Amino acid sequence: MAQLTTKKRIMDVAEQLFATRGVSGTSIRNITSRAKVNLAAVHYHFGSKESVLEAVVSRRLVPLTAERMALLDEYERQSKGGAVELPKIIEALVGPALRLSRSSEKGGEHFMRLLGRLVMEPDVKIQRLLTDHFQLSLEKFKPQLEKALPHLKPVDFFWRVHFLVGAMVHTMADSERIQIVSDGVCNPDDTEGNIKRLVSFIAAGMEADT
Amino acid sequence: MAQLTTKKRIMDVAEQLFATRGVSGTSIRNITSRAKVNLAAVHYHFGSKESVLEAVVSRRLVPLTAERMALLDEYERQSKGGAVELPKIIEALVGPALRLSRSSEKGGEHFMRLLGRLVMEPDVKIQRLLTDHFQLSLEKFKPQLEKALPHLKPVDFFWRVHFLVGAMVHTMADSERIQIVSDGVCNPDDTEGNIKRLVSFIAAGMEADT
DNA sequence: AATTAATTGAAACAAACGTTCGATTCCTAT
DNA sequence: ATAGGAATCGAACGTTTGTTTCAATTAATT
Repeated sequence: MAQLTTKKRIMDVAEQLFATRGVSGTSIRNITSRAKVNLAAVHYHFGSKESVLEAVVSRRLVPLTAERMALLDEYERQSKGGAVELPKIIEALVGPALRLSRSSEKGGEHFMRLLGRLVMEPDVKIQRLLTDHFQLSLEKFKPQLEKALPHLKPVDFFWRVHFLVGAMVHTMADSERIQIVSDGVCNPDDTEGNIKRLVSFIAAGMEADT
Repeated sequence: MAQLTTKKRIMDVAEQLFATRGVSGTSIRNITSRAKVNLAAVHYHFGSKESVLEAVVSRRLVPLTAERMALLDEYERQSKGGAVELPKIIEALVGPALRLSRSSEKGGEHFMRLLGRLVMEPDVKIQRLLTDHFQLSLEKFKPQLEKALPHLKPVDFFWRVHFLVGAMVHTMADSERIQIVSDGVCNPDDTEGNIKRLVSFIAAGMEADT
């Protein structure tokens, strides 16, 4: 049973340090010393630094993807075969992620900042890692989005999905900053309110005239 | 005169490597070997690795900020004292950046990816570096945005600026990826077309009902 | 209780890190 | 032509890096 706590402690600390200092800015010794774990424990449990990153990413991304798809499933059921409303689709995409990013007990705050970093990473290994997870969501969400936006040409459709991802990722990864920038006017902890704000922004952008 | 080429070579290579591998993922030896420059040249011309980053950032951000403000100035003149139309304001903010990100002769392609990374960096030194530059743009653009969006409550205003930044940064930093994701349907080189797309997305999002 | 497997511990490895140094070369101004 | 400052060079400094090894310890199985 000791292995579970050690493994989890490594992943928790790695998640936090990867998020705040970056992956290459974090040494294995940084992780093990803060986790109060022996240096060799990382290679025993994971094999390499890179595998720690994979484990950290998958641990959160698998349930997140599942939650998104379950939510879209539910909205599909509610619409009884008809097209799901655009804000609902976006909410299914954005809601679970933003909720995770504000749940510190699940460690999501750090994870989402890490994810924001990884999205910017051109390294093929890391890109593959993310793509493998997002491919699943994309296959389910794309047809629904297309159905909700039938007037959009493919070029515009893809670009707007790109913009959507940008607004979403930036909000998840960096919701602390807005508190400073806005002089305390904005509250990152008002999760449901902020989801509504993000959804209405994105939905309007997606539906804009071309 | 040799100093100029050495200094520039270091900055050019550093910009590219910082962008693709990250700052802490890039060693001074990586830079000097690729720039075909002696290892000690970095410390002779810049003093430290961190100062190289500062120089790289300022070199592009100073003219970019100037261009944005000049463009908004022009639009203000065109509107003859009245409020500048929202899409115009956003175009002044987004246009120069997106044009730079697609001008490889100016090295902007790499710089914008670097900027995308730096935005995600919680390190106070780096945040200060960016804030010092963006503060100038913000002071000029905020009043104009508020004038164009008088119906927005401060909370919603700040959040939407946050979303705006997200969509913008992600598009600048990662315009390569969309070509792959869209299977060649989207062309990152259609700069003016893509500016229009981004502006109309953001403008619609900013004007959405609350 | 004895034996095996799983986990942790401390120490070492070569390689790479940012930085510094003093000597050498290059350019320019007298 | 030559002195003097600017620029480049090769080499080295002490740390830190990811990884490996093997003995010691703990947990599980018989």
